[in-house]
Amino acid sequence: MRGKACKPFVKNARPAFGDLITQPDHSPFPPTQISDATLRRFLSYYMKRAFNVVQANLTATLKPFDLRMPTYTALVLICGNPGLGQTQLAQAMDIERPNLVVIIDELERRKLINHTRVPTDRRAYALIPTLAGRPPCDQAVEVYEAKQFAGLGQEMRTAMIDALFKVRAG
Amino acid sequence: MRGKACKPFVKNARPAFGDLITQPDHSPFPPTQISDATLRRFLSYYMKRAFNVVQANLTATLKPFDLRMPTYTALVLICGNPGLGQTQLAQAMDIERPNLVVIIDELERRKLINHTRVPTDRRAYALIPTLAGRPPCDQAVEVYEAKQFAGLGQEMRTAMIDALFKVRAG
DNA sequence: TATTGTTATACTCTATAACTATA
DNA sequence: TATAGTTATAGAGTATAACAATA
Repeated sequence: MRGKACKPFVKNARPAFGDLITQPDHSPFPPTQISDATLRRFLSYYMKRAFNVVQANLTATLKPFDLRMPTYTALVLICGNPGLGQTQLAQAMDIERPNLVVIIDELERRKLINHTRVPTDRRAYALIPTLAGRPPCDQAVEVYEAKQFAGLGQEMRTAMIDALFKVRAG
Repeated sequence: MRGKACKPFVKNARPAFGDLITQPDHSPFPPTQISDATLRRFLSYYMKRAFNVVQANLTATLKPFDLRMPTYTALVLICGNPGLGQTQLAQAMDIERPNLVVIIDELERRKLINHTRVPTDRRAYALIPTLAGRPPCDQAVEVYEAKQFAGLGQEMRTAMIDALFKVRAG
C-alpha cells in the first residue's frame, strides 16, 4: 500500500479517491490523537502552529498599546536592560542591526525610550526607557503574557521553557 | 528605585550610566539564571527565540532538497493526507488560500505532487503526492526532525507537545 | 447565494551590502 | 583595521479584495 509511511493527521481531510485512497482519517489536532510516529516526524509543525497563535494573540493584544511584536520586544528588553546598545539589542532579538533602526526610531518618536550618546564611546548610543515608556511596557506584558500562558500552570510552563531552551541551544 | 520592576536578562548588557543605572546584570540566557518573575513576564520571547533556531536549521537542512519551510510543510501534509483540497491544506498550514497557490504551483512544477480535479466537485482540486514526491519528503523530514529534536528525549518532547498544544488551544 | 481556487496587490519582518563616524 | 550605527534595497511570508467557475 502506497501511503503507508505517512498517516493522515489533518482534521477533516478530504477522503482520497481512485487508487490513491489510503486510510481516510479524521483525527483531530490534539497530540493524544496522533500517532507517535507522526509526532516524532513533524514537531516543527507543532511549533509553528503554536507560535502562529501566540503571534496572532500578541498582535491583537498589543494593538491598543499601538505596539507590534518587534517594538514590544525591544521595549521590554530596553526596560529590563536600561543603557543597552543597539548591537546588543539586535543580538538579543536575534535580528540584524539594520532592522533595529526603524524600531528604535518609532519608540523614540513616541517618547517611550531615549537614544543617548555614550560618553565613553561616541560611536555608541545607549537605549533608556523614559518614564512614559515603562507603564505601557508593563501593562502590555501583564495583559498579554498572563492571558496567553495562564492555562499552562507552573509545571507545564517550566517544562516548556526547558524544552524551548534545549531546542534553542541545540 | 526606578528600574526595580524589570530585571535585566540580556547577556552582556551594557552597564547603564548616569542616574538611570539600576542593577547592571550579566545573567545569561538559560532559564535557570533568569528570575521567575522575568520568566513569567516574557514567555513569548522564548518561543520566538527557539522558533528562530528551528526555522534557521530547517531552512538550512531543506536547502539540499530545494525545499523551503512552506513547501516542505505542504509536501508533508499532502503526503500524509493524499487527496487533500487546497482550502483544507491552507487551514492546516494556518495561512490564507491565495498564499497556497504559489506553493502548490512550485510543488507541481517540480512533479512532487499532482493537482487533479475532483470528479464529484468540479470546483475542487485534489492534491496527491507523486511517486517522485514521497522520497524527498520522507528524507527531509527524517534528516531534519531527527537532528533538531534528538537532544530532547521522549519526556521533554512530550512535555513540549503538550505545552504547545495547550498554548495553541488557548 | 456560497464555495473553490485564482489574480493582483500591499504590508510586515528580515537579510545583505555599503556607507559614516568613531575607536 | 575594527566597531556602532545607518542607509538603501531586496526578498520571503503573509493578508485582503475582487474575480471566475461551479455548487
